[in-house]
Amino acid sequence: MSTIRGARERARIEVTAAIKDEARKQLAEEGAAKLSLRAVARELGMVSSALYRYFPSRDDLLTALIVDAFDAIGAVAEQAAERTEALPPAGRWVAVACAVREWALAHPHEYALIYGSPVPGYIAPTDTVGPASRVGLVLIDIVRSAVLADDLALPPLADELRADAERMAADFAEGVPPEAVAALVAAWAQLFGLISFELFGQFNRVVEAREPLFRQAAGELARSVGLRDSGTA
Amino acid sequence: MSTIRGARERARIEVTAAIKDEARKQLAEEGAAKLSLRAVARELGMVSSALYRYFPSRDDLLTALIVDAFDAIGAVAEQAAERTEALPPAGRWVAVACAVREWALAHPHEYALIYGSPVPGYIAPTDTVGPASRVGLVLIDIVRSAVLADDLALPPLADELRADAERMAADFAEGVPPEAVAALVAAWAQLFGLISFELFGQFNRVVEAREPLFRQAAGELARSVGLRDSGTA
DNA sequence: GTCTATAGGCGGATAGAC
DNA sequence: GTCTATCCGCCTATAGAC
Repeated sequence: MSTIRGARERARIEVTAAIKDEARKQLAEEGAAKLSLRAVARELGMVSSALYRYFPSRDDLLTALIVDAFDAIGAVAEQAAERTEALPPAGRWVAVACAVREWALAHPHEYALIYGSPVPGYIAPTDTVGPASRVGLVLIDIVRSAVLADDLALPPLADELRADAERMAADFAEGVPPEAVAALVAAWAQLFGLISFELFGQFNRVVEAREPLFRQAAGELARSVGLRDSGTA
Repeated sequence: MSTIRGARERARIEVTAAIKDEARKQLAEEGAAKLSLRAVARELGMVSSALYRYFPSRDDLLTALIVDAFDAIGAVAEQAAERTEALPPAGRWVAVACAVREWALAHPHEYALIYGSPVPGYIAPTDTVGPASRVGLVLIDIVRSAVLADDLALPPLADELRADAERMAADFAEGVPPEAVAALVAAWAQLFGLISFELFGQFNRVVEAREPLFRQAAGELARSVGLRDSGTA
């Protein structure tokens, strides 16, 4: 009996995965706004109503895709940080940034789903906030390691920002000085700005050497949060 | 006869504007991917086929909205640059950045249309590239003014980037040294990264003091392209 | 869990009369 | 330029049989 339940569960997991895979394909062709349960079902040789046993609504499927994408890019960032544990923090920062960019280039539509324009009418449930923070936490960890090694040059901090920076430090970056936290969230946004511009076509007919440009900018961002000696590996 | 033609032309211009206004409203509610000629017509009390006299297809309407948005944000940037002509270049840079951000906050859906994820299936015609470059040209102009005043500190330039930077300088930034051009395109992307993160919800539950954060980052970006003494006005 | 059938919508685009 | 009518497609979601 437990094997039967096991088999059922396995089947359920496989079908769920197949639905998400097909949905990801359609994301690429039609975009998140037009993601359609019916089309997914059609392509899978199922009938649309059958999908409702797996995802109670279109938005639930979308949420699953969003969580998967945040988890995937978060895992890539974490792996890059682990792989480079021996390097100085600035080098690790650049390595993480490059890993994130490469994931984005390889999965442009999933990237757009999580870092592009919000899907109209879709409201993200709180399930997404944990996965969404993984990349940020990796960057915070790198900066924290520089703090622990007593090798962080504090960037300047505008007075108007201090209170908010102290709150952020307390909320999710304990052990990192507020000067660095403020610089870090700005650098975080700027990193993704570079990726989005490349991916969303703003660099078309303008910038050709995108990888070097990104690498140089990522290195400068590392310095802007206080990390010294930005290695390029 | 010329008055009749004048009246007709005026009517045509007014209807065209009404269509675009209604389309912009719908952009806010449904997003660009679902922009629908039928819904626009319905709301305007017209019949869908009538719209085809003004815009031969859905994509042409979309193009018009995109061009308008690029022109609007470009005009805002140009005005900010003009208003601050007396200031040192770093202060003008920050002023332009803030003006662009404020336009974006006031017109989030039009911003998403031009700087968010690409609309699936839509291919931008070449009409959009002129308007799309206006903000960038304003920034280039500011840097050029620093060159002319002999007050630009050249940022470092990675070897791999030099050839591309020289091409860019020749293509659209004559008189600006390649070091500054490379830094400038990176800064341009990073500026919009800050705006997009704020607008697309990545700062939710994270950053509260967004204007000061943006202002500080914009000032640092000005320095990163070589502009000195970043005033905050 | 999957099926059929159904309700109650939506869309782009065109032809041809006025 | 605007209308009606039309073609042909699409969608979410549910009910109820098997």
